[in-house]
Amino acid sequence: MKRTLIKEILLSGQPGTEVNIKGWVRTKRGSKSVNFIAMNDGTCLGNLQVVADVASFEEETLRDTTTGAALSVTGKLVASQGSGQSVELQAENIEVLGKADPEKYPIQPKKHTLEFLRENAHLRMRTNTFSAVFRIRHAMIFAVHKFFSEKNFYNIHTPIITSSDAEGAGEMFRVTTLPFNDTPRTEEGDVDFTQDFFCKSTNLTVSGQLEGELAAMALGQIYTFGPTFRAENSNTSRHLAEFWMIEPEVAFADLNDNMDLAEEFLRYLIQYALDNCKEDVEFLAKRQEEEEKNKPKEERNMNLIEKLKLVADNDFVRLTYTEAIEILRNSKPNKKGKFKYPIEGFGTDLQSEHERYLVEKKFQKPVILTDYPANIKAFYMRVNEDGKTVAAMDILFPQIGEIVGGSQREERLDVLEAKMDEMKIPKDEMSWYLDTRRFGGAPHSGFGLGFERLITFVTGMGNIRDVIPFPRAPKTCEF
RNA sequence: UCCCUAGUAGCUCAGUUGGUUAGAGCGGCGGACUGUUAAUCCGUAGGUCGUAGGUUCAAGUCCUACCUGGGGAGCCA
Repeated sequence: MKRTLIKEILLSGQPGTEVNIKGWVRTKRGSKSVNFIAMNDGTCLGNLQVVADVASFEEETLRDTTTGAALSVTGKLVASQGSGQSVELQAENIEVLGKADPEKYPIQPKKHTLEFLRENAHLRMRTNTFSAVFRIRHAMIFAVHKFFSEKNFYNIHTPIITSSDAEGAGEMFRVTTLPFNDTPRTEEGDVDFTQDFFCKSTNLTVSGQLEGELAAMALGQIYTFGPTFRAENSNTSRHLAEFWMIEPEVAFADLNDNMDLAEEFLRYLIQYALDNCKEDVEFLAKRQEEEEKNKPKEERNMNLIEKLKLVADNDFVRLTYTEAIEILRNSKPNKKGKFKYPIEGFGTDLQSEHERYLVEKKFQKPVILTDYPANIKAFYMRVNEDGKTVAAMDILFPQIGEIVGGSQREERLDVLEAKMDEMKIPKDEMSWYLDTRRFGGAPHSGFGLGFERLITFVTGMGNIRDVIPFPRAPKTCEF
């Protein structure tokens, strides 16, 4: 008999229908004559209640239907006598596909801490919280492609192994097949990479942007959506060593076009989650509300759904770095000496506390900061007419900080080359990149969106390691 | 990497100014119960107190180092 998804049964199952379901036991309750088995198959948050009359089954079968066991159940849908559900499955046949030793199975029918579940990441998707998170994650992946495809952007797969070490976005993981002991050396004693697999030094990519620019200068509008690797020793709830990044790149677009695109994109994604993941978002909102009760009042966050609507329904605030510095300089916490890093004026990089003040206190919605000082930003960002700022933009979100970083790219060959010299970036190794400026160069812009940071925001999860199935971080590479 | 903080049963925690045999709830197991909703009730088994040193007559408790988790910072997406 063909398997029916529990999602479909809960949505439109009719009493009297004969069905087969396959899934995992969440809990089992029972008395002498009847057992109630809550079954979940991952297709939705809800469980289907299976009713098993004790007399009609082998003792062993019911003994083995413990929390976590995989079952195939055939029977008839009936109107439920209980109040928790409208239909339930009156079991006629139960097959235990896979047992789960109750003394060893770690996921108990009770509340677990996220830390404990993180250590059991291979099983945590069997909980309501994580199944909801990963269903939302899927929906967001789909929405990313839908948004860009409808706007005539092409998805480009940029390389994961790269020989470019000038992406300038942080420490890289080396890729090599050379032996660790007895490493081939040059006469000068350096590692001889000409004997390595690619005949040169290679790493895992930290960004697909530079290759994305090449594609944009041919296909016009492109986006990448791929894995990215940073070997930074970052131990925070906002960083991963392996994460997924979306990087659109648009020819003939300036910084304003870039901001418009980024804002429309983010609001689209959040609205998509509200429209298409209602049940899961509502569950996570309720869950978060429970957590907030344990916090002191001043640290409590806004309700998840209200927060998402706020972002989806309102324009982002846009202001320049210079304006932001002025606001911060005149802010109460600065005057009262509450900032750990006092605002000294133009040229200082903004710290988390400053970003939080702007987003969470001053404006209470997302903020786009533009036109940063050139010396604190990357070489490829376009120099403004003032000569000291660049056409960069960062989008700051409440609670998670920087979610998007982007810029108009420097398309003027001479300016770009001078900048690379200044920042000691090897031009000869980057001639493929400079070719886009040599041959048919044009103004263009793009940005990077950290996918997991978006998911953190949409799900309300506090730790980025809880929105990627198998997190990689310093000292953490399980499974 | 830096600062703060925690580590006691499978899980979540309590354990007083250092003092006899380390406790609870949940989960597990056994039993009771004609329909439960993380069922309820009765009973029961689980511990090298993160690791290694040290102080002391005596350490779960105090000190040092290390390991691991959490919060914050830096770096960034």
